[in-house]
Amino acid sequence: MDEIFGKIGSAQTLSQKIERRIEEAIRQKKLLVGAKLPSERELCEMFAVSRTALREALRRLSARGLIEIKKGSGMYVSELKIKDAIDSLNLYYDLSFDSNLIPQIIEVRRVFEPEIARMAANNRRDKDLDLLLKNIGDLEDCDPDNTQMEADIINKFHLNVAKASCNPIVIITMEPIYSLLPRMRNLIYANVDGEKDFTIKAHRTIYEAIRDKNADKAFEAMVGQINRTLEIYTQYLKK
Amino acid sequence: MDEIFGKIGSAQTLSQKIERRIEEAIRQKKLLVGAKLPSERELCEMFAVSRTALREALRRLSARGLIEIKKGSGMYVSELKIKDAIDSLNLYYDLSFDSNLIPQIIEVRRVFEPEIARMAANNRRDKDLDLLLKNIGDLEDCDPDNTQMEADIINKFHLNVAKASCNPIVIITMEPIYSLLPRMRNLIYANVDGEKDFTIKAHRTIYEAIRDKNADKAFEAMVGQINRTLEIYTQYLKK
DNA sequence: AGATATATTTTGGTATGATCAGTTTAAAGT
DNA sequence: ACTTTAAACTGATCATACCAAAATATATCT
Repeated sequence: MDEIFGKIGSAQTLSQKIERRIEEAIRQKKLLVGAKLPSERELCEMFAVSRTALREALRRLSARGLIEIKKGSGMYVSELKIKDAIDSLNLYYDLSFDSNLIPQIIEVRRVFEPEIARMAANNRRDKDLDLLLKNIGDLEDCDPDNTQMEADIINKFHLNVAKASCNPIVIITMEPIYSLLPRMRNLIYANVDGEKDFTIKAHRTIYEAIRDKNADKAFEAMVGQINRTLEIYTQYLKK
Repeated sequence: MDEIFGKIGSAQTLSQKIERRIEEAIRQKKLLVGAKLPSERELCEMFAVSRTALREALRRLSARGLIEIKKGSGMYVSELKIKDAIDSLNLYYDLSFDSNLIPQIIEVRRVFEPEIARMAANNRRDKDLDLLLKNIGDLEDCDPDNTQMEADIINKFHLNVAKASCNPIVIITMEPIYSLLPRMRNLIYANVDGEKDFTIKAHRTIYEAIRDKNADKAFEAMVGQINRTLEIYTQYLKK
């Protein structure tokens, strides 16, 4: 119970208080997305603080993606993009990523992705199919020597499957994980003979299952795909 | 290709440039975790900028969790906590939450959580068991009228299961989702007769399965628990 | 000499006031 | 009615001064 004797007297700095106040207003939708905030000078009067303190609060809010500051124009409540949240995760991974995480990432994918494929088969719309099919074409056309692009396309395929699930929570949840894959490949990428062909075939199988709304087949196909990935990574992790 | 004609001349503000510079130094481990930055006055001279500009850069960095600022002491490179990244995701979910998402949240939990329970049964350490057991005790002792605390405890249980999986990716992934559960409950909480008893029994079953490293049983128990939740929500969502 | 209390210095936090540089708005001119 | 131009507004930066917390050095006492 560290909470009991936690600080009472505002260990909080003035600019932090201001930050909270504005943040709360946004969270409680008192300030709607797109709304224009009063100007710095006005806010200073309203809060009865100096411009210094106020501006530092605003800088923090903009750093967190809550507001957008346009010189000469004003400050606006911005729609918090997933990107902001994901950037934050990416930064975290960037600083703490190490090869020990790779098996855990694979484990997560092994467990989650087949179920996502199943959801995709159940919920997909036609336009999701277009994206998947186009992606497979991109992979086929991709220069075999451009491993970076190849990796990107493959990741995009999995992300597209997630999108086809039509469940935004799934998409938001998986996107940060997929963003890690290129890093993994950079670490242990192996240009295994026939790997690309196998991937294309696997993707096609998954695509067809989703197209036919065959949930079980989609599930199984994804299991196969991930297991293959698992094998390759395991093999190269031993080195 | 929006990139082609993108801005060249620093649409970047001075304080943003400073921010990037310091951020890069941290990313490239030129500044190690725990390292003390030069004082504000010193940095001003080094960058040849005013304190204002410098401070705003520092405020942003601290808002993003990259540095920690201690009044009277100095500024230190902080170990970016998962919490910072998760807070960002939480905020996003918080702002984009609406009741239409509830079925999709439940779907995600229905699909993911049983697998997480299985991982927990396979990987749990003894101290994870302590947490789970204590949590069940907390739920038993909890005032039945305090639905808020009850909800918090229940969420904590699921989070603890995720922690017992010993897979940090799972924890990071699920925590933002669990943080939404109290809000769901607030929307449609139903004080169903015997609901609490059922939950306690279910939690205990899950706990025992994890304790005994019985992965399949853990999986099934979690399925039962989530399905029950699903039922209740479905029932009350119709109203 | 060692421990304690006190004073000084260092460091971040806040407040003002002035100036610069984009944007927007309103006025002037055609 | 439209274009052009000037003014007003807004955020960005700078310089200075002073406050408050923390760390360090100094003095004091035992």
